[in-house]
Formats: sequence, C-alpha cells, structure tokens
Amino acid sequence: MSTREGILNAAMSVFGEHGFLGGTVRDICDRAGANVAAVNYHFHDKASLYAEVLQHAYRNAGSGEPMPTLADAPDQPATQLGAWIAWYVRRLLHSGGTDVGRLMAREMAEPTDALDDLAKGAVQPVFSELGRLMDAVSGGTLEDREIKLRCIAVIGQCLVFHTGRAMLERLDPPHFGSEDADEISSGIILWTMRSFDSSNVDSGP
Amino acid sequence: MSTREGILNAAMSVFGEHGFLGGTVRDICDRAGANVAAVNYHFHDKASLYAEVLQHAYRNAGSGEPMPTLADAPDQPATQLGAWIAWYVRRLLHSGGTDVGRLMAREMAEPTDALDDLAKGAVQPVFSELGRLMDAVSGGTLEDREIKLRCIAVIGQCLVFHTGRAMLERLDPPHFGSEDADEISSGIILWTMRSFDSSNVDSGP
DNA sequence: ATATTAATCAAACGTCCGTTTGAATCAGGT
DNA sequence: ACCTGATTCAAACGGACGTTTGATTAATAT
Repeated sequence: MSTREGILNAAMSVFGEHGFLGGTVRDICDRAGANVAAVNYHFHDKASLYAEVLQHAYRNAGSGEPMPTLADAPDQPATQLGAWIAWYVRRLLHSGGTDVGRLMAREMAEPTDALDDLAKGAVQPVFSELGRLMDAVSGGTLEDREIKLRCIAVIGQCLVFHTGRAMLERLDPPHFGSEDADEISSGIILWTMRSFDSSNVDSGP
Repeated sequence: MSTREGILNAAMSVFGEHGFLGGTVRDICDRAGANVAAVNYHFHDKASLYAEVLQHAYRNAGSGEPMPTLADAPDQPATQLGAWIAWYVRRLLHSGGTDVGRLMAREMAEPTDALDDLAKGAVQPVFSELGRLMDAVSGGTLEDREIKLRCIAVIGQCLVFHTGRAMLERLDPPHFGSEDADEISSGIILWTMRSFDSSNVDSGP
C-alpha cells in the first residue's frame, strides 16, 4: 500500500471519528505511519484531502449485497419490497459504526458541495427503486406524492437507527444493534404491508 | 438583557452556524458585546456553555405548544397519541432551518459530552411520554422491547423530515415543508393506529 | 556511475484558540 | 464615605494546529 493510499484510509477513519475540524493531520499521518508533511505533499492541503476522502467513501459505499429490485421478480412486488427493506436495514445497521456511515451522517447535518453528487449518484437510485416497489405493491393506485410520503416513512424508520444512534444509546434500554436487524426489519415490513390493506395489494406467490 | 443571557443567545447562533468546534468564544463574546473572559466567568468553560445552550435550545424548540400527555386525558389514549404525533411533527418541521434545529442535527451526527445531559434531561421525558401513550393504546399487552421498537418507528418517521432534510431536498420532487405538517402527521397517525389492529386497541370516546 | 527527479523526514514557523491573571469598575449595604 | 463582593476588562499565557522549510534518502533514467 502506497503512502498516499495509507493516508487516504487513515483519513477516512480519523474524519469519520472526529469530523473535518476535529480530525488532525498529525493523527492521520501517525495512523498511516507517515510524516506530518505527507498530507501537504500528496494532497494540497487538509481540505483537499477531505474532498478526496468523501469521493473515496462514496465509491465504496455500495460494496456489499446487491439491492433487491422490482426487475429481479416483477411478479412478486411485495416479496421484493420486503427484501428491499431488510437489505436497507442491514446496510444501515452494518455501516452504523463504520467510518463511511459516520461521514455520510455528518454530511447530512452539515452539507458541503459533495452532498449534491452524493445524492444524485448514490442515494437517488436507491430511493427511486423503493418508489418503484411501492408503486408496484399498491398496484399503481397511489399518487406520486403519496408514494413518496410512504417511501420517506420507510426510510425514516430505517434511518433513525443510524442517524439517531447516538441519542438512542443514551436513552433507557433496551437498545438495538446490528444483531437485531432481522427483528427491526420484520417489524417495518409488517407495518408497511399492513398499510396497503385498504388498497390494491399484491399477495405474493 | 443580562450579559449572561446575551452570551447564551449569541452562543446559540454561533454554535448553530459553525458547530461546537467551529464556533469560537471570541466570536460569541463579540456578538454579545462582552469581554472574552465573560464566557469563563459566567459559565465554567466553553463546553459547559455549549451544554447550557443545547438544553436551552431544546426546551425552546418548536412553536411553544405544550406536549400532549396521557395524564391530560387518561381515558382517551388513542386521541392523545395522535395529538402527540401531530405535536412532534409540527415541532420538528418548525425548527428545521433554525439555529436550534441545526444544533440538534449536528449533535446527533457528532456527539459531544453535552449529549449525555441532553438525552437525560430533555429528550428522555418526551420519549418516555410516547412510550406511556403507546402502552396505554395497546392496553398494556406489549413487551417493553416491542413498545420501544414502535416508539422508535414513530420517532423515525417524524425525524427523517428533520435530519434527512438536506438529502430530501436534493432528491426528486415533490418536497415537504412545514406547511405539510398536517398531511405528514395524519399519515403517520393512520399508520400507527393500524398497527394496533390485531392488538388490544382503544377505540376512543 | 552519475545526474535528475520524487519522496520522506525532523524541525520549526506563524496563527488561532481556550483559558487565566490581576487590576479596574460597579453595586449595595452599613 | 467606606467596605465588600460581584462583574468587567485588557493583556498575556500555553498549547495545538496546519503548513512550510531545507536537508536527506530512494528511485529512475541516461
């Protein structure tokens, strides 16, 4: 691993743990086993390093299980919607403690220019797929606005375990971690399916 | 307005704009028209000032309406639960672009020591009340763990409009703002009530 | 082997920040 | 008027930080 890559990885950890302001180039270089001047030599300055770290995190964000899509099983939208939710919950809970996840959460709280690319490139495809699944399960009876509201509701129930993690850990137990992914997602799935009870609903295979 | 209050207000703006690390006591004191040493005199140090700002911010968040509680109408838990959700959504959407909202979002993404006190002092009471309402509506048939899961689900659906605001604004329209509070909360309420359909349920007055 | 470029290193520079100091000023009571 | 405690102030302290420097070592081409 080159010095440059080492710094990039170390910077991802440090920035993920302490943020841009809280993370120091000395800490980054120590973890990378490099000299203090290495950051300014390989990247122009601290800010440019941070920008590259964000892009690197964005590229590696999708690595893992593939996202379940409607196209995978067009005749079983309800099954695919359940699979999608379970996949999304696993993905969030698993990346909760990682540097990538924390970097993303920080970007949401304090958006930079990088968030625009992040939204278009990484988030929009995932969100759109959820919309397609919702539309298919409802049998195309819902307005765009209603679809989006339900999508946000699902996203919110998943995301709260990620963005609200710091707060939830400080409230009364019981707590929920990545080992509870199945319990969490099955609750959300049950809740979501039930919301289609009075609509046109796909009953599965 | 006393020097102490002036610093508190200035600190809310500065911390809201730049965060805890980014905000400087010199900037705070300048805006408050006070000396640099005033922060350390009236509050012990920068961290303690930040903790007080957070408590002050969370208490003054939202439109100032009182939180609906089970004790207000012990015989109508479902009505009160609905009122609670509507209150919470209004509160979140209303504080979206303010210093208070940004403070909370930042604190979640990048927790400081002050989050411990904030969780115990300000958030726990709100969360506990939701738990009491959930328990009452279910008729006391649910386990603590199930209660908490449902509380988090509700919180998540509300919170996503706050913590995910930056992201939602960058995705495809339609978007939702504070003018849509009623539409949003009625959806969450409907969804929540339906989740009690197969449980013991309070049918209201 | 030599010259040229790239990379690494210890050390230092300059700046900004939180905090402390000790004197000066104000307010109220006697 | 005098004392006492609370408050304000200019100034400085000490540390941490990003960045720069200039020498030193490694790598590459001729």
